[in-house]
Amino acid sequence: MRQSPATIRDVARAADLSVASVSRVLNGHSNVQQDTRERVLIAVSDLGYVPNAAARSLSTARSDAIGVVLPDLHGEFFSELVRGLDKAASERGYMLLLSTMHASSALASQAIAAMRGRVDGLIVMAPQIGADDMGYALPVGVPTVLVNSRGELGRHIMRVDNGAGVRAMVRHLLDTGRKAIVHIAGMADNLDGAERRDAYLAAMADMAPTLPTRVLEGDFSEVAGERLTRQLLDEGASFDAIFAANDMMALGAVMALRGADIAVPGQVAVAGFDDVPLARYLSLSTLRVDAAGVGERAIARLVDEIQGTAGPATLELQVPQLMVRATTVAG
Amino acid sequence: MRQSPATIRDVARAADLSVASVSRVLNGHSNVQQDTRERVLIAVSDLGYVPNAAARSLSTARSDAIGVVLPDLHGEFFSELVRGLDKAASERGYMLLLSTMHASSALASQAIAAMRGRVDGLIVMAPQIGADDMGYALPVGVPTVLVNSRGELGRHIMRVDNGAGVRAMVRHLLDTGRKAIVHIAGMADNLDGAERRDAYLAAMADMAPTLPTRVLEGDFSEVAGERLTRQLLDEGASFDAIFAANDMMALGAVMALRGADIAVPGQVAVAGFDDVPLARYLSLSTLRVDAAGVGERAIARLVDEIQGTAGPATLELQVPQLMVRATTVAG
DNA sequence: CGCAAGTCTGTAACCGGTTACATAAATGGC
DNA sequence: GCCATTTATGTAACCGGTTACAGACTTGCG
Repeated sequence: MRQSPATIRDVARAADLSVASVSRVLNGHSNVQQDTRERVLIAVSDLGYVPNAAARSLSTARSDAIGVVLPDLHGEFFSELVRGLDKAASERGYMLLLSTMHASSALASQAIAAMRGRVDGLIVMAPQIGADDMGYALPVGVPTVLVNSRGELGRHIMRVDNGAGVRAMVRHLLDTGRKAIVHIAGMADNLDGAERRDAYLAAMADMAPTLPTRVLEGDFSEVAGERLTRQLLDEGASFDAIFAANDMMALGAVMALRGADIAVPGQVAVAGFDDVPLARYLSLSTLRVDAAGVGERAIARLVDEIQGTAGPATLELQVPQLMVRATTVAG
Repeated sequence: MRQSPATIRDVARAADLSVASVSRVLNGHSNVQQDTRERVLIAVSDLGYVPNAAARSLSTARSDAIGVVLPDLHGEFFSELVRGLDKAASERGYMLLLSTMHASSALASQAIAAMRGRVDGLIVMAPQIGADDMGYALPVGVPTVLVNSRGELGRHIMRVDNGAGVRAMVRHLLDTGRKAIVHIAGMADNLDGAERRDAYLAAMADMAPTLPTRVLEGDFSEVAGERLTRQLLDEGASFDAIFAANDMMALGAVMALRGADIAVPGQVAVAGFDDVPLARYLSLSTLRVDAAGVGERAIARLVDEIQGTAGPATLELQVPQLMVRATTVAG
């Protein structure tokens, strides 16, 4: 019973015209007579005809779709990013083809290969992949914008300016009198995790060379923040500030401190990174990264590349904004 | 310089074989000799060949992609849903083609039409569209699962059991001694908004026919919750509980009450709906809707339909779970 | 050894669009 | 009224895969 849908030839037959005329009408070409146009439109609506996108993109070598490769959809950062991508893409008439890439670079190139012929360009966010593997995974000749990723020359890269963000927060903590700042880092092989950790060490060496530093390796999860903080307390470490590499770990730290009846920010200040929506509700001091804005700008740049109107590829840094809230300074 | 990528014919030429053999090797058919297989694989890797998905789906009439039409990506409910969809889809070898549909049903059918030929099936979530418009917008012969939407016979529908959820919360509020429960509703034309409002009125009439009822129309946004609550306070209304149609409005209500120095839950209890991650952190009593789980189940059902192994279409209700937290009962 | 069955490979049609080119008709300038 | 130009339409090739069918070559069995 499931009859196959009408094709352009069915429409041509119904309108007693050639497929070329039908195609011209449907694509809004000017060289068609009014009468022809009407007959086509009537036939289209009678048959409920909808052009087949696969056939169209095969012959035009365009798909009006943009591939998005993300490490995982977990967390608010990603959903904000996708929201920005979607907004900018639909404004420009593109759809989004989503693919999550679980960890390994082999799976990454597989995910990217599966998009060949389906998309006009790629947005790739893969902070855990090294520059070499990335170069290997990315297809040649397909416009690509990398987000928060390591990458090779010749591809546009958009990144959060982790160094600037970390420096701003370290300065803020020092300015408010903190003397022993502990950093809870993300995974070491994650680009943002590594950059934030290195920036913390560099900022401390630069601004307060006499103060102690300490880095604990977490994994960006709330439970890691909580566990590592409890570990610090258990070993009786002396510290008056925790600067976590993202908000979720910072929230975990807050929970652990509250559980141990340690005043925040009275005894220990806590800061995060990202400014996820939760951070505002829980008054967490952090660095605001406009994920939706990054997504929108990534699409804008990618569409420019697809249309060949883009300038030279660059490394585009977005400086996060320091958000001082109640976990670092008393209200 | 951007040379066009290799085609199957290039591979055939390089391996000195026919395109049919190359295709057979690539699709893992058994009737190919070992030697042939190796020559193909060598040529593929030499040329960096990747099959063109558009061509493949044109000739096979399959795309291995699932279209997802959502009203908007705002809010945690959607990001959770998309996460569930993505997980289940990638487990089954499908990609997700995302499209947001801003409000009108005309745009909805446009978004759906744009997917014709690109996807093997559709997940449509459009709580603001009436059953008639929905029937008109959906393509015939394309497997479809509707999520939280009005819909016609013959299509599988997955919905949150708003009635059960609302009844559970109303009972909880009454059990804890509340006598004047105000409902802040969502948009009236939104399916969930309407169902929750009606269920509130029905539950009150049923369980506490002598108590007063009141409905204020909001729009699911935090600011609406805040504004309407302030309005209640300004007019000196007497109430001891606010039951909002979603968590964000409930949070807005909490903010407004705090701002007016009214104790929660001491003087006024507040409850939401959805159990977004924020709700847990802010100890909001609410009804848990497992959005990721809904997404996963929707994909599972859709893939069954695509493969023709699905049972008859039904209306599948998911009963939300009552989460009692600190905004309705004192700790 | 001859024939049937089975295995492997190649040719070419097909999926459903777009579009270069050819053709036919209409228009305009002289 | 004739030829050049413009405009509208049709024919058929093409995009890059898959696959039905045919043909060539083995293999097995009587």
